Amino acid sequence: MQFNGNYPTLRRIFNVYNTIFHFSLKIFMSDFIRNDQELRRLEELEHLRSAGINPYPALFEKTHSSKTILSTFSDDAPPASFSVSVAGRIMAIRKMGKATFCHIQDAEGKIQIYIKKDDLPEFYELLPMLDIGDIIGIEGYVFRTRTGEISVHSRSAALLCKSLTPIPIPKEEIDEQGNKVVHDAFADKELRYRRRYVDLIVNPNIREVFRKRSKIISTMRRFFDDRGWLEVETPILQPLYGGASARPFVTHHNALDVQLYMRIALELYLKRLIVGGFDGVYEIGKNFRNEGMDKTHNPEFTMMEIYIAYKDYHWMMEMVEDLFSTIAMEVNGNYEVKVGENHINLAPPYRRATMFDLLTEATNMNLRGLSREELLSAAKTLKVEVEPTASQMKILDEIFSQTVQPTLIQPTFVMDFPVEMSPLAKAHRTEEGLVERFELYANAGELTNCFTELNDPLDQRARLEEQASIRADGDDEAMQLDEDFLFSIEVGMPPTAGLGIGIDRLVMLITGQESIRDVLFFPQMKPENKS
RNA sequence: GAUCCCGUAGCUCAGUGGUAGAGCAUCUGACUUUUAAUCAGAGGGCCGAUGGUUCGAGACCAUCCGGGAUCACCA
Repeated sequence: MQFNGNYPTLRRIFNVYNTIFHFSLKIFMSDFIRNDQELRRLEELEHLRSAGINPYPALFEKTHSSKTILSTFSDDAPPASFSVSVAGRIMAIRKMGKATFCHIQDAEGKIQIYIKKDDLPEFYELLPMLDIGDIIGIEGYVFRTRTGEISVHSRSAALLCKSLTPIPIPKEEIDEQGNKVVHDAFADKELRYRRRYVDLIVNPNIREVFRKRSKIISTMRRFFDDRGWLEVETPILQPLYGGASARPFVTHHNALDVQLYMRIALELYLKRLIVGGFDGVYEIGKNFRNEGMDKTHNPEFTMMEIYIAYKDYHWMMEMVEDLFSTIAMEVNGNYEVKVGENHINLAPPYRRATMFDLLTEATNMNLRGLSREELLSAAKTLKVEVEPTASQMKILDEIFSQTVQPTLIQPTFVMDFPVEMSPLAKAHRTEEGLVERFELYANAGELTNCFTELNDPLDQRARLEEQASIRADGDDEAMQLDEDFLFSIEVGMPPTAGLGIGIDRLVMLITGQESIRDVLFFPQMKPENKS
């Protein structure tokens, strides 16, 4: 693990090999070497090996992280009394003749390393073979430099991984006002998404978004588990798709020689489990929809759906308030989040209003019960653009999206949708033509969808048959008729409330990100075509 | 699919028709508490591709390729 070998000869080896090696590398590895810097790093690698150094050792005993060193160090302790062993990626090298400063970066931050030639003559000889991007391990003691930075004074050092390709090197400066200025930032969005690992190295602040993502999900899981609800897994490959209006990805199973679909929703299988006798089940998993991509849509995305027997959508609204405020507090330490210019307060209670009341508020028109033609003329009056061929519900949805939705910055439960928009929701207990459903909006975006679930088997069959006929008329997003699901409802499902949460959008809200791509490690990209 | 913008050194970007540029990175040298380290020097380019206009194109025009943003489609 430690460097050893005959270092005075290293220079000679370097020189002797240089000519031969340079040419042979160029010939044999021309496909892999993209520039002079990579060629040079390959040479360095070979030179290190020929000096008896393993550039990829298996293990390093690390005792401290950069963060613990910085938070534990005390100026009152006796000098050189705080011994540590740290490892990380070299992010900066400042060579000052016979002393060198490096910053290494580990999972929790950066720390400065001080290497003096007198302390480590053999390692010092090798320093020219190391580059920004290499990973090293350092054993030494912690001290504060003359300029005040807590640093590790090396007593021994080892190369842990030689990096063969240069990474972008942003530099940070603290300007006169005390603000951090980043120079040469790695800002090319495409490259950041395609090479997320480089992005994570170079822009470590984005790791924070993903740590929060993880915490949001673990908090949610604990919240549900503490209440005794069961986490389950249901099929992703399905013979029929359903539970939402969307076009699916189609695949094929060779052994059975059948066409299968990637699921577009979790709903229909989770309800079967409520039929099966569980009181509360939830699943967190990927859904796949074969549709467009934009700031709020990725072809695969993470959905949480939960079904609780003997509850309704009123109960679920309180549960959502409880859940979202708990997550905000656990993850951010307060209820307020800032997304763009909007400050959103997630402290309960959230506003509750029916869809048609909100429409009336925004348009001064009563749109309930209007025919397709009447809605079309209302849209015209409101200057809402709709396709001339749009269905009645599509027009209504469009009016809502353009007039109401942009105003829903603070969390708002939008309640009671038309039955035609909700084939799996229970008819409203008092309002004709509506269903017991809510969507929670915040920052002008939909976060959750919930119904009192439809458990009347005859009504459910009629609704899905209606979907099937819409489908037969050419709407390939209408639901398929899933006889096994209908059979399960005929067996009998208790009164149940169901809720879906788009996890990616929740993460966007909680972390203040404005694009779904910034909360996914590897967002879907066009294939990379080199021209 | 539509509109707009972008493509120049490893990275970030200047370059409005006349010899291809800067900072960082890389290489050589100096420097034993530096920190955007500094100082002195060096190498590095099919200017996305093809065609055109011109005495002359990185720049102007056309087409194509790649990418981004907005919209549309879509929760």
